[in-house]
Order: sequence, then C-alpha cells, then structure tokens
Amino acid sequence: MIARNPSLTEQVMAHLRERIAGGEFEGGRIPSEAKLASVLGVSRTTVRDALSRLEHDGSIYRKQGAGTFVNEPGLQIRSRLEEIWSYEQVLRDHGYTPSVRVLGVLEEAADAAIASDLGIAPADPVIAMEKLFLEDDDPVVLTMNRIPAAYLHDDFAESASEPLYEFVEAHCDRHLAYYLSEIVPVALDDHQAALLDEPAGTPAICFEEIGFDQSNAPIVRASSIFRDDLLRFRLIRRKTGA
Amino acid sequence: MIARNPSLTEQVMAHLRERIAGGEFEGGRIPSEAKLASVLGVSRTTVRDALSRLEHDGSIYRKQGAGTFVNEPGLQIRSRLEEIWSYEQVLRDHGYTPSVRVLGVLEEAADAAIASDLGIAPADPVIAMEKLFLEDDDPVVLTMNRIPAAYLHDDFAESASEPLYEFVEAHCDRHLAYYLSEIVPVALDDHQAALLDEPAGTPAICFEEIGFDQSNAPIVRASSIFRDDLLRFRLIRRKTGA
DNA sequence: AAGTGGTCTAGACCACTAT
DNA sequence: TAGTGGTCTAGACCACTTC
Repeated sequence: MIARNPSLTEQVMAHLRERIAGGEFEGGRIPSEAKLASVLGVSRTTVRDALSRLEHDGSIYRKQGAGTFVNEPGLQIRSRLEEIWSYEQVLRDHGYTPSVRVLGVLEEAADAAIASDLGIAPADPVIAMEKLFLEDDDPVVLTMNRIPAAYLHDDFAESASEPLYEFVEAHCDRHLAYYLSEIVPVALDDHQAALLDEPAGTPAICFEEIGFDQSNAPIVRASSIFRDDLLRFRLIRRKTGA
Repeated sequence: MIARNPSLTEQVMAHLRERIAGGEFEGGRIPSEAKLASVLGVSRTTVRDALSRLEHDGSIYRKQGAGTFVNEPGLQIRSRLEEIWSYEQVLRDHGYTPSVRVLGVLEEAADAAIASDLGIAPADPVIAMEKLFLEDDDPVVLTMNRIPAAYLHDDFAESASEPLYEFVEAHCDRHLAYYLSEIVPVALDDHQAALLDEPAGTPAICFEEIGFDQSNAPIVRASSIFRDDLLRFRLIRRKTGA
C-alpha cells in the first residue's frame, strides 16, 4: 500500500492530512496509534512520528489516555511563526498572489547599532535593499535588508527581487542558516506610512532580525513591517506539561 | 499532590542542559547519539527523544551527517511563544520575581465583538478582571480578562489574583484547554499608559486571545499588553525543508 | 570510507482517561 | 476495567557530511 522515498512518516502525514481535510473523522477523533499502524501496515513508531509532526504544526492534538483529535478548522494556523522563510510564501499561504517591488538598492555607512549586529566596524559600507511585497495594489510587507558590502562580490543589483536567501546564496560565498528575530512594536514613520499606504503614527508589528550563516556569523540585518489589517499573526497555545 | 517521576528522557534532557550550561562541549559539538546512549546507559531512541525536545525548544540543532550542536548562547529563547501559559511564569523565566495586582473586578454588559467571541448574546453580563503584573515596582504586563457571568457560580472576587487557568478551574465547571492568540500592534490609550507607566500613544504589542475548553467552547476573552522595554519576544527561525 | 543523524521495525510495560 | 497515548528497548539499514 505504501512505497518509498517520501519517507513512510511523510506518507502517513499526507494520508492523515487528506482524511482530516475531507472531514472523515467523526467528532474530530483520529483512530488510535495501534489501529493506524495495523491499517497502514507500518510500525507504531512511524505513526507516532507522523502524529508528533502533525501535532507540532498545529493540525491535531493528543490527550494521554483519551485519544488524538483534529484541531478545529478555525484554529488552523496558516504560517507558523518559527517556519517563516520567505514573505512571498507567507502571502501565498494566506491566499494572496504577491508581487515584489524593489524600492532601492544603495550603499551606505553602517551606523553603530547595525555594525554591532553585523560584526563589522562602524561606518563600514553596507548594501541596503528596500523591498515592498504587495497583494494586487495593496502593500502588505515592507522590508529593509542590510548586508556588509564586503560579502558581495558580483553584480547583484538586478537580483534584488529574489528571495533573500537565494540572493545570499548566489552573491555571497555563504548561505543563510537561521534568523534570530525579535517582535517589536513600532509607530510608522512618514516614509513607512507613505509606502504602506497608512497614516503616519499607525502602530505596527516589526520583525527585527539578524540572519546567520552555518558558522554563526551574521550576514544580514533585516527589518520587516506588516500591514496589520492585511496580515495578522496567529498562534495556538495549548497546555502541555503538569 | 503531584508525584513527579522524571522520565529517562527528561533526565537525559536535564543532563545535557547542565553540560551545555557548563560550556562542556568543545566547539558546541554534542557527542553522537550512539555515544550518548552507551555512556548514559539508555537506548538511542531515548537519547533521540531528548535531543528532539531540546532541538524543538531551541537549545540545540542537528545537521544530518554532521552532528548535533549547541545553539549560541545569545540565541537561547527564554519563553517559547506557543508554550506561554501563565504570565507570572514568563516573567520568572526572564529572571524576574513577579507580583500581581488586581486592579478591578466588575460586571459589565458585553459589547458586540466580545459577545461574538464568547458565543453569548450582546449585552449579556460578563465579569471583567483587570490585572497588572509587576517586576519590583515596574509594570510589565497589563491584562484584561472577560468571562461570561453565567459561567461563574461561586464567590470568586477574592481569587482574582490566581493564574487564570486556576481561577477557571476553581470557579467554573470547566477548564481551559487552549488559547487562540493574535499578535496585534496597538498604541497605548490614556488608561493603559498610566498603568504601564509610559506615555500615551506608545506603540506596544498586544495579545488578543480567546480561551477555549475541551469542547471548543469559548470561555474567556483576554487582552494582554506588554512593556516592550521590559519583555520582548524573540524566536529562532531555521530553515527546515528543501 | 568512516561517522553522523534519519528512518523504521516489533515488541514491552506504564500512566492516564473514560465508562 | 478497557483502551489510549507515553516511555523505552535493541536492534537494522539508509542518506548525508566530512575527510
């Protein structure tokens, strides 16, 4: 019934996702792990692995002694905060068909805070790229990325519209391994307000992030500001321990 | 009341956390799973379980074929967004010794939005409880909880300082199973500003949440506002697939 | 080629929830 | 008490990284 290469666990996940989407589970109750294992012809360990991953991504939850259950449809989270990698993808996950507008690419001197975050000397040159992500004509996300100029060795200006990790891959000799992000409240300044088409002073969520390569060296400092009315982050918090 | 018997997996986690905190791992490299299993005298499955949980909470990361590594100290996240359950606990995780001040408990008529969120009729009575969490004399979190009055059957006013889930457990015939939360940017109004000791209009992060019981019935509507300078949420985003 | 994490099996017993 | 998820064992082979 089940063959290789997408791992067995992934196939079990896909199978369960389909049945969940099809509303097959009476009362939201998913069959027991033992039952699933015997029906699908895999070990209980594999089933447990699949269920753990579905639980982790918010599709289901488990209650010891009671069973495994589907999360209510209204609770399905479209993009898990920890897994965001490309804002274009986030917008697609929300049902948008995003476009990207590169607002500017220029070289500037790093101020003290940026230099410190990027591990370079103050006033060292950085490339600043400002981009706007839109749904139709509505601006949704405004990002500013700053990369030390020393890391860039190509003619890169034409690639600015690529997702950042592809850009870094292509034009630096390294690749982005992870981001450290802070969720910061801001009030839109005149510049941001004009670009996001909202009044100046509007409160907004900003992700302040530093992107690192595999050696934990900072590569990029990014700020992203969101139109709260068009893109709002949600999460489910479920009591685990105790 | 609670007899804790730490599982093997939890003991392995604790052991590794200690060695990580002690900086024992040369170059951040953690011994292989097989090595840990034989040294600790447990199966590799148990070691893998412990490592998976440490990876999930951001303490370590794994690279297939290469090894398992400690996350940089600066990347340690003190409280994972999805696991917040009590703001007192969040503050303790940040090294604070929090106190709680109950600002008011009163009955009011639900407005349309609140009634809709709680599944009751507009103007139905709700109990509104406003609380402030402080570190020393600094206000850090301001929360407003609203529970339909019909759900409360006891004399409850004196218990308002308890964590909300304990309060619900004790005074309603149900208990909180999960929250659905939205991260919302706000500007502090005069009331909030005075309580949080910041200028009115300061941008802040607000969690707008609805708490549900096991039957997916809404029990409580909560708003929590944070002092950005005292409590900032961070997260690590690491590329997983592809 | 050697060593690592990733996947998978087939069992066993325990802790908890429901009825 | 029956059934569920939680923990744990002792193996096996595969995919990938590093040298």
